[in-house]
Amino acid sequence: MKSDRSKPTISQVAAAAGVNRSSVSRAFSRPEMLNPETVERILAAAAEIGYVPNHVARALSTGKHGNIALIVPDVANPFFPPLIRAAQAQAETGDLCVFLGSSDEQARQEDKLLARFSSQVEGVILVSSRLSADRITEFAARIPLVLINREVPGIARVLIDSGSGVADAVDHLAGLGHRRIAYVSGPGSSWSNRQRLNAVRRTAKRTGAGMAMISAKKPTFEAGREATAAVLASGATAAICFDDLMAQGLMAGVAEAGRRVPDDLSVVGCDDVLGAATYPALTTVSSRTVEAGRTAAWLLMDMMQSNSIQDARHLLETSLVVRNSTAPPPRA
Amino acid sequence: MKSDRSKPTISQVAAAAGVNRSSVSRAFSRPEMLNPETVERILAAAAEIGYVPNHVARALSTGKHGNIALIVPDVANPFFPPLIRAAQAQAETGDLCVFLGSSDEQARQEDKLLARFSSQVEGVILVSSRLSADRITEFAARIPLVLINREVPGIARVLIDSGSGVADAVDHLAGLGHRRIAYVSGPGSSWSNRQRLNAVRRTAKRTGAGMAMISAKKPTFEAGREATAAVLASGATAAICFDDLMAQGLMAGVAEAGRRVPDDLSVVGCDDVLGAATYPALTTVSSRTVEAGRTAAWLLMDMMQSNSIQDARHLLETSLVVRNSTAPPPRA
DNA sequence: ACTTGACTTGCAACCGGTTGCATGAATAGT
DNA sequence: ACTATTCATGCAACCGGTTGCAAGTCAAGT
Repeated sequence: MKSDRSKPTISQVAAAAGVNRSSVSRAFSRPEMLNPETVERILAAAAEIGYVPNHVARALSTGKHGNIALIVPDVANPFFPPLIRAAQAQAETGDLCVFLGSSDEQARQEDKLLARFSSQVEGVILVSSRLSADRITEFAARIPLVLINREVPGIARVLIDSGSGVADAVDHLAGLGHRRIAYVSGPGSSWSNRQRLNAVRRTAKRTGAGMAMISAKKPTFEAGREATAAVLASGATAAICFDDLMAQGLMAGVAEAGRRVPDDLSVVGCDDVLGAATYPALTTVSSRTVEAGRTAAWLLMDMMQSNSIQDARHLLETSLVVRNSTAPPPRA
Repeated sequence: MKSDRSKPTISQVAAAAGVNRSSVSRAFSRPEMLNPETVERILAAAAEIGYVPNHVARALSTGKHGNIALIVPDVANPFFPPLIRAAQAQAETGDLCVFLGSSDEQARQEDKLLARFSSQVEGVILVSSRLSADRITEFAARIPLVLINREVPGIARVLIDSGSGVADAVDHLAGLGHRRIAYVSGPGSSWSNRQRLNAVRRTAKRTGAGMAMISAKKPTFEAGREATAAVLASGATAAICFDDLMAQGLMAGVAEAGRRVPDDLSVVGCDDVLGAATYPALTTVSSRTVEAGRTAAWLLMDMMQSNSIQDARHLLETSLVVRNSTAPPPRA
């Protein structure tokens, strides 16, 4: 079944309304320039034949298409969706559309997406970019660009500082009376992991609490579950996990072992990607991804308006969200 | 700090290479038409001044911009990311870019996005659309359109038949000895919800089990948790939830109420988006979202090529994944 | 040497709008 | 009545490519 997809153009409307194409254009973009009656007549004619202005053509002559690109390493990672949503909502306020790209954690794919998008958008947000600093600088010279969780000098960036929140977590646990805290580590190569581990180490030392380090290779539910025995054997009464997924795994492992969270073991996660969707609701370090997305979009819009490069550096402090997975240690 | 954002155009390359603009155009789009030496010279000149073809301008004259839109109710819902990723990967094979939109489960927002996208894309995939059948038909007449999990006669659609899996779930529960099963409903307007509800109803009747229907507005963890009291009061010994998130909420609610899953209440989810990441691991109906995304993109690409409307209807069967949240009912 | 056909490249119109400037009409000022 | 303004609209160039057609070149065919 074939269908007729011929879209009505501005010329057809002009002919129907008996005016010049430019008047039709103005009827839509700057109606105050025209006689109200004429506007009405044009709009009526347009409605009659079902005319809808062509965004692409408009973009070609104005140079503004009202689109921005957002590239993340992996849409399926729960860390990103809230960020995406926030950026989208913020963009909406400026009447901008967001084109989303997922790079599968590969620099090559990211580069390709960027090349493809760059002629269709007026600005770009790169989240946890895997590209080289040089390449990023290169792109930033062509098009307004904001980074999230990636630092390249001279490029506008929004950084989430998880160290502060992790330190809060240790303080919180120490305040509850815990004297020995386990850190269930994520990927050793990860910058975030080092940042978090250091924060635990430093703060534990300051509060005089002891610390146990449990290594896990991958930041997954399963890895968290497998770490359970080691955590319970470490003598720690509280555990801080590299991320929420591992914390969730640990909680499942503890339950399987017939122990209870938080009565027997307090558990703290990181990133707050699960919301309160665990039982008991997980105490975690909020990553403020929503603010990151919103701030980045806001920053980008600002850069687009002023057509300038801003060497902005927004640091988002994180904080502890206390829910129900932490409590005073069991009385020995 | 101001920056120079003047993009090199085809004319500049032409001047630099000493050829006509049309030759530059051909060097990029149909190099076999040109003398290889000329192509090389042009490409060199282009690289020299950093020329990148302008997709928008090309789209204007060819009518093909190589973009498709994918609109989902909520990016942050874990059901969608795998689907998005699959669609994106499939689109990539046809050198298409995907523009993602999130409608916040609102028809108005969806309509707005669609209007905005429709002039910049050559095709649209609508996932779990909240729009009226009329509106969908209207859009489909303008632009190739494929639906996922929404049925409108005459429009190409990919349907995940959760009915089959849900029926399996009811059989599974009945087999364990449950005589009264609750269905915790999702959005009333949703096609999937009606499908699941009907499957529960039919299968319960066939197995002679009683059924209780609990209504919730949104498919969220919180909604599931709030439904707990109603479920427990309904006299049901097992509950099938509209989706995994609600099931997770229900499990949390049950635990809060001091009861246990599956000892006091068996819980079944739908969609299998959480993997085994709950405790107890959730028995759920697996949804083949990856296939749905891939198939929809494939179908759309086919429609775009043939410029035809296809009244295709792909049905994807689902199946039950039994984990640990279901067990025989407590002995009364 | 002359025609023919293949191969390269240039010319110019076109895609669907936008916009600076000019024109003409209506209104106001004196 | 006559010029100065303002207002509404048309004209035509332009945004950055694409593409059908024509023109020119060159080598093979006879």
